[in-house]
Amino acid sequence: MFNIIKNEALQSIKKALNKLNYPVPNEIKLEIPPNPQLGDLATTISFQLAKSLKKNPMVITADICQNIDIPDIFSSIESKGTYINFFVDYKKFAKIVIAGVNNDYGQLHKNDKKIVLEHTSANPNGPLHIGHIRNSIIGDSLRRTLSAAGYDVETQYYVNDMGRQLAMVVWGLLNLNKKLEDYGDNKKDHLIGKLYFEVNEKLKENPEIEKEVANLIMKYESGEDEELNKTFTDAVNLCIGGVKESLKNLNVYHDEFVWEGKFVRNGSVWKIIDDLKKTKYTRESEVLSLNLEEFGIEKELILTRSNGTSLYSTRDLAYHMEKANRGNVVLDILGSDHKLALDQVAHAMEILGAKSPEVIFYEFITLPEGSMSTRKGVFISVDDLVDEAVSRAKEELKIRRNDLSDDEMDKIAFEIGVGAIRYYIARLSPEKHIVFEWDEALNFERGCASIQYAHARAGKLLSKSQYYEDGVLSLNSYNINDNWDLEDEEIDLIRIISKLPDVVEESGNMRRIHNLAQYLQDLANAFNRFYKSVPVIGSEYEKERLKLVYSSKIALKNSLNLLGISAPNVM
RNA sequence: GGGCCCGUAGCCUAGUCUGGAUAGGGCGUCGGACUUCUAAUCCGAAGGUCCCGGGUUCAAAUCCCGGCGGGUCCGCCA
Repeated sequence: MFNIIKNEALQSIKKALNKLNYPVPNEIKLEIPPNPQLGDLATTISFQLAKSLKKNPMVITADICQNIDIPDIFSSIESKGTYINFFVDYKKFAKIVIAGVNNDYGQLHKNDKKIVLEHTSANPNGPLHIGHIRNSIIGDSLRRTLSAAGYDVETQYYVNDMGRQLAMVVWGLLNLNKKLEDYGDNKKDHLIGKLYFEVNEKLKENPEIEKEVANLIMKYESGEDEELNKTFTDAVNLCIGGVKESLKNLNVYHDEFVWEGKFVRNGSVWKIIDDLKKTKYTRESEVLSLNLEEFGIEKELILTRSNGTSLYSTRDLAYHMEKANRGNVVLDILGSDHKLALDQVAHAMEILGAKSPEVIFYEFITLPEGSMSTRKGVFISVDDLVDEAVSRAKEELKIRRNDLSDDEMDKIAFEIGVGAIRYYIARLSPEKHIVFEWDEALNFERGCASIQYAHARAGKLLSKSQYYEDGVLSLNSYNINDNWDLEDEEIDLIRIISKLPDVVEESGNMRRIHNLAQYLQDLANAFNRFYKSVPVIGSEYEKERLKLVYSSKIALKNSLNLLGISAPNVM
């Protein structure tokens, strides 16, 4: 909605330039001034024009200010040095904003683009650990944000059932003379993780096992041994079942789980290989490989092993082909260690005449003592992280609200704990390396809890009003009084609320979510400041302010939802 | 060795694509505010060689070149 203001400003500048017979640049840059005394928008158009007009920018600024018609939404336009500053008439703008905030606020018009978004896709050889959830949280938040930005989004989890890692798990199931239950009574994904660790230990002692594992891979790829197939798929299902539970706790959802093996079984891997063979890029020696030197990639991409079986990258090509056929945009969330591999995939897709994926790369989360490894059994699982977050949240809650029942307490503690985790990850730009620290991740002063708290406060305040029942404010037909004299805190709040659709649009376009986290903090801060110093119930402008509180609550709730964080009504 | 990413107060970080006013948040520290619609809050303060050195520009955290430090990749692994 802030776009309304930008457009009005742009139109008025263009009109003034035309009136002056000045050239109109393709793009007129608008920026937000550093403080409110300098208005709501500003432009340095004078500098842009100074060269071509051979005039002092100060003179140009003065010219424009003299010839500009002030659009209705602004109270004034002033020149400050070479800047031209626009001041919004908040009495008018407040009406527009409040009228524009409904339950879907932040949801933009549908476009006709479909995005196939793959994220998480952790190997089924153990539970998710805190390294994986950066992928899940970015992916799931993008799913929500892109949907809000108008895309049709389908999310997929790529299940690596054909890799060496799962084959090692299966080797363990067949050769260690143990049942999975012997590893304890934890979730199955955790037990598989323990088994996988033990197989790795065995492999260190006896490298011969490697051959047996390779053999298992070959057999499973051929698909001939029904019993073995079942052992593989059962192991995957057990592990993925546990992974799904962990993801559900974090509010992360996938539409489809796509098994890698499918692309071997349906022959699409071999179709890809045939198609590539018809191009000038493949080279056959003991293996079949793809030469990408002309794209500046030194490393060849190996397509088949010397024993004729396919490799992960080949199957990944088939998978990308399927995704490319399903959507207008293919979006992958991947650790930055996959950069070279994806570069190869992207160019192979180009060679095949299909669209290349867009990729969001993120840097690793490591522990202070070093990187995590399922193989070495060194990691913090997502389940442990959630447990710890929830129990810490409950401790905080006990201090503040000993009047709540145990059930209520558990429910709210869960919402706060998970929110803290998601917010901790979402607030950082993905290219930053994270060193995981418990106290940093699970901070309940400020951070996510203070945002959720702002929402709960808004709800509680509304519930004190006679006009609010069952989450609905019955003031729709009430017209805002022209005399409403807005306090600074109200102006700030209106301005920030108005920006939500613009933030959604930008986040969607950029495929980035961390600006939403900052937006939420700003919104909550503005609301908390308003709450502190502006009385609502019983005030002269009670109805206007109730509407503003209601709008704030919706904006908070909807923005939290974009990051997959729930908005408790009580805290 | 080569490629990619990162470097902004004691700590975490936005801003870098698209150069523009006093570098925006948060944690921590210090000082204030609960008989008031919930203090998981608010108000105030201190704290900055934007890694270093050059260059481009009216203007550089932002663009270019060269360094330094950290991460990561360079498998018939996934």
